[in-house]
Amino acid sequence: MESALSSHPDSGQALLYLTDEQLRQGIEAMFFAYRGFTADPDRILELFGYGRAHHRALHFIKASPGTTVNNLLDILGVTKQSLNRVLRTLIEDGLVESHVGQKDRRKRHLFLTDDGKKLEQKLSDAQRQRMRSAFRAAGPDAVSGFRKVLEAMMDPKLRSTYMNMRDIGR
Amino acid sequence: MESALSSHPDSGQALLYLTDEQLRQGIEAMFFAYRGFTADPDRILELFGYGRAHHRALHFIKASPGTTVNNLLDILGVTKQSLNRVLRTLIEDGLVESHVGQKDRRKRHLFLTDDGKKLEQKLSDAQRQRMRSAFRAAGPDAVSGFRKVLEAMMDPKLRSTYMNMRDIGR
DNA sequence: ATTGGAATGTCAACAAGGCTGACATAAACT
DNA sequence: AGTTTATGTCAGCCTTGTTGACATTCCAAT
Repeated sequence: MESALSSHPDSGQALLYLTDEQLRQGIEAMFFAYRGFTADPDRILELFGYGRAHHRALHFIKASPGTTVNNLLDILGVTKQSLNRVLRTLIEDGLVESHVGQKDRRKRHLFLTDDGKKLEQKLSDAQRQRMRSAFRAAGPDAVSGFRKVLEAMMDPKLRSTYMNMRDIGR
Repeated sequence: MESALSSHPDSGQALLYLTDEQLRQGIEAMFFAYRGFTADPDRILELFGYGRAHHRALHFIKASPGTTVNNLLDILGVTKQSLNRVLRTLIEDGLVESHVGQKDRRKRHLFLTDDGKKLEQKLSDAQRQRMRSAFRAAGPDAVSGFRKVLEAMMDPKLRSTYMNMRDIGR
């Protein structure tokens, strides 16, 4: 499988053969990096008795204020029961508000309250700080490569969701 | 927060300011990409009644045959009880073998059986294929940037673990 | 030789956060 | 009027994480 032709230990960056070994490194890099990626918010969430699921909800409600439950379901890729459990606690705790739609009154539009914004800010500050120092350490070219690879790794449907969010975000 | 000076939609790649908006995109890219990253193995694991925890164990036993339980605990960052539950089922199912150490007979050295290798192969084939096509689509420079950023995002301790695995891997 | 501590395994109990299935309600659409 | 859509909710299950307690084995140092 991953044998033969391993003549020289790849010098520089020009020769990036996609050997199984290269790919394995990429896989492990994703694994370890994701741990770092979630570590800081996780610590904060624990203080509030929340988990990652709450963080994700807060994040995407912040990113798209007024988003509907169904919309969030698509983005998060969980069942409505699972999301509902999380949303219920966030609403009970006064971090999220749910407003009946004006045009379509079946829909609930979700917003962060001031408290919700505060927590979301705390979480994303921590996460952004890690991202920022990683970006700084790696340099601008690396950042664009990072994004390119990640985008290529997404499922097509999520990629277009991501692209849309990315585009309206400016 | 993320306001003002959004004059032009960043042209090219030279101007990579680390605005909150840029960082938010990086965060979401990680989130969506990780979903893609795990999607293929998850589907296979389901067929066998296993979960991601089993995959991780198989992966790192394959990467370091003969590794000890404590070693694995460090890498995976879970409790021994949690890991033990997973290892037990893998051993019972004949995918992993546990051998008492010769020098230090307290330690258990873990190995994949032929069946274990088969499943691990199946899982990593799927995951590598996604990684490969992402790398191909993004190009060699992007790949090196990808790795740089991910490495910078890891916790220092895990980074050195990663670096060691990376170095002995060739 | 005994003792202390390290490495490992195991039991019990619990929690978060996934899942499915079933059912309810309200509103919109046809 | 009947169907579909959007949402909420109840019940129950699974995986995978956690803590705490305890047993065993065995190296290493006194």
